[in-house]
Amino acid sequence: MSATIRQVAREAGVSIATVSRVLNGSGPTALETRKLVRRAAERLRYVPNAAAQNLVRSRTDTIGVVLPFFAGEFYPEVVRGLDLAVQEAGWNLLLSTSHNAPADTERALCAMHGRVDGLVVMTPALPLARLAALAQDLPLVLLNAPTAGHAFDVLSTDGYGGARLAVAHLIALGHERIAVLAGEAGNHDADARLAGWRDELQAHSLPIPEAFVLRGDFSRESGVISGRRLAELAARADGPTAAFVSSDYMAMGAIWALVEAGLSVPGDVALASFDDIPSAAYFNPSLTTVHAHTQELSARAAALLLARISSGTDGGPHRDVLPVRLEVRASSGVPR
Amino acid sequence: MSATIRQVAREAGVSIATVSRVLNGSGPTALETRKLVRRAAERLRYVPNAAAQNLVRSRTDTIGVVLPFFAGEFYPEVVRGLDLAVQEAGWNLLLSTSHNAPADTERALCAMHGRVDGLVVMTPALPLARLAALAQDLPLVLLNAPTAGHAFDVLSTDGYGGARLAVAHLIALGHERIAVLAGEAGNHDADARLAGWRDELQAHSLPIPEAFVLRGDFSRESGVISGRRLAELAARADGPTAAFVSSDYMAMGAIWALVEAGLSVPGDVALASFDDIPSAAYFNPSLTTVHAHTQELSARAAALLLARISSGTDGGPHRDVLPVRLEVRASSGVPR
DNA sequence: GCATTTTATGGAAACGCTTTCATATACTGG
DNA sequence: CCAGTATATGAAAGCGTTTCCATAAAATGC
Repeated sequence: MSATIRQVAREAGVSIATVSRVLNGSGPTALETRKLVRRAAERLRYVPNAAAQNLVRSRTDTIGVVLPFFAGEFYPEVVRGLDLAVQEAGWNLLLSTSHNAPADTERALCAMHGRVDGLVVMTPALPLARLAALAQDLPLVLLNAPTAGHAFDVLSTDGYGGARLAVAHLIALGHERIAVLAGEAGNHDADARLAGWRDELQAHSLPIPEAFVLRGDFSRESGVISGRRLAELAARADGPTAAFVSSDYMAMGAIWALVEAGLSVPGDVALASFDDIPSAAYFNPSLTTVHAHTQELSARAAALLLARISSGTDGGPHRDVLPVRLEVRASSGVPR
Repeated sequence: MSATIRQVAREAGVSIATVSRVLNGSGPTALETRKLVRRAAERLRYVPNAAAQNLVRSRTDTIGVVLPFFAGEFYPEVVRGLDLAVQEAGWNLLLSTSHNAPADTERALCAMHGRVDGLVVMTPALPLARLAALAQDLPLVLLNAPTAGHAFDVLSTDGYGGARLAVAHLIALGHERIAVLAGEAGNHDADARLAGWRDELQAHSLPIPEAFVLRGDFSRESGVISGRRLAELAARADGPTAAFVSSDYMAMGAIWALVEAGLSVPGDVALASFDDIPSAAYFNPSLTTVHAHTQELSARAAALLLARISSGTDGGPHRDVLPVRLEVRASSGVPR
């Protein structure tokens, strides 16, 4: 067992109250006493028991993170931003995944309860009413979530605007028949990006055939499947010459499938995607994609949460939509 | 504030001891009492305070993870394996990054103290003596670390064997001048892979010029730098026709640089790398690489750690080296 | 039907810490 | 030199649980 404050007190010949005061600087202490206590603590390799501190302070200095998955480069990027911000403040990160399953989400949130002082949640498919019940009175920041019907803080990437940017870029290149590789219906990000595609086409009075909407789930594997379908469509005379792809990972999968089908990108089909994960610039062809500032988004979420924790939940809900920018690279190009 | 056990007890008209027994099933209780307590707990939305439980049980049901970084696909893969294993056991994951800096590592480990019941550490550059001091008596599993000079459990990927496999493959294709893109000296993985390259060349009596050793740090950026140097070397008559690259990320960077220099992969320079991150198969060209079973490695680490925690640290240190296999894809090829 | 075991419950200690309150000592000012 | 203030310290309460122990009631054995 580890040394306790009691042992340090005995070793130093003072009371435990004094030890606490010295080590936390939370009260007046004599120089001589300070030395004595520090030395004793050092000798015994004393580290305060966090569980006891948490209990008595009713603070854990930890924030909880709930994400759907832990694959690819996107979510890790979120965690990275949180980690950086949180570490700077001397706090900790408790991580859990929900697999987009309500049961796992509930389990995760319950386990967090009492272990964390606040929550960052990014779980596109969860009904927010349940979330409210589970979070009880923990400060909570949502990432990329709808803002209607609740009072949580929400920080979002401008998925809608980004999609329009990407589609506008393809149109500017001369494309008129532009497909979309969408995410799952009901997923907030997916819906926003799809809406952006639709509205931008509409704004240019371009055709919006339902056959051009290819559903996936943001994963590379679903990108392959949609990519094959895209290859079929592109083969037709009235098929798409370009596509907006709702995530970089899907774009990578789609490119794989297009190449498999003997098509070239951007020669036969031009692609613009979304996220700008670190790999996007290195992929071959490098991806024209909407940069989502993911790390900054989560860093701001952490900062906001820490502020909420320290100064109460005064003021209305804080909502912010981070602007995006288009990174034009090689995967988009002129139409055949 | 959340409801406490005391309030539940009052609401149900029983003592707190009874509430605890009912909710934990830790002692005999009457059916009638059970109902009463359950109902009261429900009504008050009672969730036990984890901090108090941790304190009195001196168990946190949490394991701590210390990794150098949080970028790319490799470390997330590690976390993923841990997450899966740990979640299944109903445990939690406390995450921290060390940035390969001793100071950050110490901070991370200290913060873990009392918040976790065990530690999974992967921090290639830390002197293990310090680690022993910081971990105190926490069960600890090391990932990809040297085994000499300490008694920790260690689970490793066979970096040495994998490197030999990759180099042997390049040799079998007919390459005789094979460079290496190595990691940082002192990093255990980097050293093992470099040694594998050297020994395999030696076993075939092939030249091992020191100029063929290009140092990096496993990152894509360092891959770009080494890739440029590789392009220069490859331009010479006696330059390398192939290279063993110590990580997939470096390979991606290197390919980027080689293409930039007007060289083709595998046409001008063949590449075999290490890790087989999920992207490796989708990259263009797809990477010939050593599959490291990263997720399985970390899942096993979690299992081992949980076993250690529940049944003490009896028996000597547990050391395992996971075998690897070579995934032959497009980035390797025949020499010019 | 009485001694004995089993079952159900409450009181209270303990976990390791922070913090309030009281007390003792050392300084200040007039 | 003494009242009054500032400084340093310890005793003890309390954070929300679990668990040990004692006790009361019910079930069992002969």
